[in-house]
Amino acid sequence: MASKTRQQKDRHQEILEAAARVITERGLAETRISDIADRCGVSPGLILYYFESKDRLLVEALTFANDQFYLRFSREMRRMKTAREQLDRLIELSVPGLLPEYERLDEWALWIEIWVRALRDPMMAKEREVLDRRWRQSIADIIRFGRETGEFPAGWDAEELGLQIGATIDGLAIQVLMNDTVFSPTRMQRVSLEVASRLIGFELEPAEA
Amino acid sequence: MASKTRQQKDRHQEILEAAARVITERGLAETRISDIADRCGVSPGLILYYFESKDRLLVEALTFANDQFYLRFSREMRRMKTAREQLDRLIELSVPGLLPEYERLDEWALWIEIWVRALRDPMMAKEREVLDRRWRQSIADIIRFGRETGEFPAGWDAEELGLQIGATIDGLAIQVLMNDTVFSPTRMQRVSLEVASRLIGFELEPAEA
DNA sequence: CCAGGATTTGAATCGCCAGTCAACTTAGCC
DNA sequence: GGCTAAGTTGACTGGCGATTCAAATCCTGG
Repeated sequence: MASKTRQQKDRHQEILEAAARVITERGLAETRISDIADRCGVSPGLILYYFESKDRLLVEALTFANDQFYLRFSREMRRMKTAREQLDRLIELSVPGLLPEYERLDEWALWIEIWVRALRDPMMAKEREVLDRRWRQSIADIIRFGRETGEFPAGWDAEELGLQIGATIDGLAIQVLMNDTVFSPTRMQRVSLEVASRLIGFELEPAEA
Repeated sequence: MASKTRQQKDRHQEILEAAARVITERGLAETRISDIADRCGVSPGLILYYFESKDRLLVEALTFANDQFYLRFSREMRRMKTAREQLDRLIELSVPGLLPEYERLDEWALWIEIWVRALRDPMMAKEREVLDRRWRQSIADIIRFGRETGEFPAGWDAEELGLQIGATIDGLAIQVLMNDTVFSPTRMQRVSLEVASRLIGFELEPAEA
C-alpha cells in the first residue's frame, strides 16, 4: 500500500513537474495534454487517468511550481543569520534571469499566467491569494526579524511594508521579464534594494565587495 | 471615396471596440470570433472580412484600447496647470476601479493579457514595448514639468524615475485588480502617492481638503 | 505461478471554432 | 433602370484536441 501510494505520488508529481515546465515554455494557452504526456514519455490517456481534467491539472501545476520554489526559498532563509542577507537573497531570487544557476523555472512567467486565470477562475483566484499572502508574509518576516536583531528600525507595520515591497518587486519583474531593452536584471536588483531600503528605513552601503 | 473610407473605418473601429470589450469580459483565451460578431450585431464572416485573422485582430484590439485610453489621458494632462495635479490624476486613473464614472474598460485586465501574449508573440512584444515606453514617458514628462515649475526638486534622471514609478504602479495595480481582500483601491492610491513623493523627492501634504 | 487490481496504451468519439466561400444585398453611378 | 463593387451573410469544411474506453500489460500478494 505504501509502495502503491508512493508510485502514484511519483507519477502525480512527475506530471505536475512536466506540466509546469511545458506551461513555462509554451504558455498556458498553448499547452496541450499531449505536450505534457510527451514530456513525461507517456501516452496522453494517462494524464487524464491521474487528473480529472486538464483544467484542474493546470491549476494544480501552477500552484505546485510555486510551492516548490517557496520550499527551497524558505529553507534558505532559515539558514541565514542576518535579515539583510535574507533580503538580499530574496531580491536576488526575484529578479528574472539573474541567476542562471538556479534551475530556471522562470517563476514569473507562471505568475502572469496565474494572474490572467485568477481574473476569471474562482478556484485559481483563491489559490493565488494564498500564494501571494505567503509571499508577502515572507517579506514581513524578514522585516520583523531585522527589527529583532536591530538591523532595521521600528516603523510602519511589517505587513504593510511586505505588501508595498512585494508589489514593487512584481512591477519591476514584469519589466525585466518582458525583456525590455532599457531595464536589465542588474538594474532591477539595484532598484529593488534601493526602494526596500527607503521603505524599511535602513541605510544602504554604497556597494558590495 | 471619402464616404467609403469612412464607412470602412467605422466598421473597423467598431469591431476593435467590440473586441476590446469582449476580451475584457471573457479574457483573451475565451474570446471567440462569434462573440465579437454578436457584440457588433453582425455575422462572424464579416469579422474576417475586415481582419485577416483572429490573431491579428486581437493584437490590434489590445493596442487600440490602450491608444484610446492614452489619448483621453494626455488630453487631460495638457489642460492641467501644475505637475502635482497631473501626478494626482495619473495615479487616480491608474487605480483599478477607483473611478466608476470613467467608462471602465478596465485597462489593467487588458494589460495582463498583453503581457502574457508578449511573452511569446514577437509582434505583441514590439507593441508592448512601444505602449510601455509611452507610458513611462508620460510620467517622466510630469516630473520634468514639475521641475520647470519648481514644484519638484532636481534629482535623478526623469526617465529613470518614470520607470521606477511606473513599475511600482503596475505592481500595486495587479494586487488591486486581483481583488485582494487586504488591498483596496483607496489604499493603493495613497501608497502610490507616497512612493512617488519619496522617489521624486517632494513633500506630501498630510491629506487633501 | 496465478488472480485481480493498478497502470498504461492508443484508437475512436465528439464538440468546437477559425477560416472559406458562393450567394445575396446594398449603394452609388452612369 | 441596369452595372459594379463593396459589404454582408451563414452554411460548410477541416483540423485540432480533450475525453472516453476497451484492450493490453504490469505488479503484487498469496
